[in-house]
Amino acid sequence: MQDSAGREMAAAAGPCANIPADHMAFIRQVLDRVGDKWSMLIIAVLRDGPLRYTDLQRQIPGISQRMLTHTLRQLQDDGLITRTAYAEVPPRVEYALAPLGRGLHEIVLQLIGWAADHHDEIRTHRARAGTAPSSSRS
Amino acid sequence: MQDSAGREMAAAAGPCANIPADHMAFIRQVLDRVGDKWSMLIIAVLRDGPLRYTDLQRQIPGISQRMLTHTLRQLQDDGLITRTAYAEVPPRVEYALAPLGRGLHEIVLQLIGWAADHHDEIRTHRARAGTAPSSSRS
DNA sequence: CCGAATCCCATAAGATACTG
DNA sequence: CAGTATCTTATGGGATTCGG
Repeated sequence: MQDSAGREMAAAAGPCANIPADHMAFIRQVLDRVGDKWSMLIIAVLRDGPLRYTDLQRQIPGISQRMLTHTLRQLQDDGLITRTAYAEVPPRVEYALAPLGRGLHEIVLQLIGWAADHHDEIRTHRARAGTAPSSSRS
Repeated sequence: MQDSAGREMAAAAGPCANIPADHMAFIRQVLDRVGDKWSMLIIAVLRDGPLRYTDLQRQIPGISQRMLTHTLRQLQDDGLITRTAYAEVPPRVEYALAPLGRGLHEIVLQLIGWAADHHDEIRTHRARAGTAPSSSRS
C-alpha cells in the first residue's frame, strides 16, 4: 500500500473497498428512499402497531398532509408498510409495518438511539462552529 | 440492538409510547441532518480513511460540487468529520471521519447492509405497485 | 490545476383550503 | 376522517467563475 502514489492508492485500490461501484447505485436508491426526512420517523412511530392517518399526523409533529401522504405512498410502494382501508361510514385507514419494514425498523431504532446519545455533542460542535471564526472559515 | 435504543424500546403503553415528545425534537434534528440525501453516503465512503475533495466527488457519482461542499460543511460543523487544508501549491484538502462520525458510521454500514440484502425485494414491490392498478390507488 | 462560491433554474417540500 | 389541489417557499443541481 505504500508505493510512490500511496495516497492515491488508498482511494483507488482498496478503494471503495466495501462499497463496490455497482452497489453504489442501489445504496443511493435505498438511501434516497428511506433516508429522507420523514420515512424513518414514520417507520419508528409504527413500531407499536397499526396507526391511522390522523394518529401518524399527531405523532409526527411538523409533517404536512402532503408529505405524510406522499411518504406513506412511497413506503407502501416499496413494501415497507401496508395500507388497509376499511370502507366504513367514518372512513378508517390503517398503516402498519410490513415484514420488510420491520427489518429496517431495527436499524432506525439504532439511529434514534445514536441520536439520543450524541445529540448534545452535535449541538456543542454545531455551536462552536458558529462561534469560532479562528479556523479556516471566512 | 444496544441499550441506547433499548431505553426507548422499554415502554410501549400509550401514544408516542416509546418516543417521548421531547425526544422527538432532536430525533428530527439529527435525522434532518444525517438523513439527507448525501450525508450518509459521504460518511460511508470515508471509512477507508481521509479523502480529498475530488476523491469524494469521484466515489459519490451524481453529487454536485455545491452539495458536496455544502454537506461536508454541515458534517464538519456537527463534528462528524474533520477538514484539513494544506496550503500547498496544488491545493489539497482532506476530509476524515471524526470520532463522533465513526459511531454513526457503524449504523450507516448496517443500513447499507440492509439495503444490500433487500434492495431486490424493494424493487419487486416497487415494480408491482406500478403495474397493479387493481387496488386502492387513485 | 484543485477547491469552492455564485448565479439561475428545476424540482421538492411546506402550508392550507377544499373535497369524497 | 382521509386525502387532494394549489399556491408559495426552500432546497438541490448544472454551469460558470473566482481564489490560492
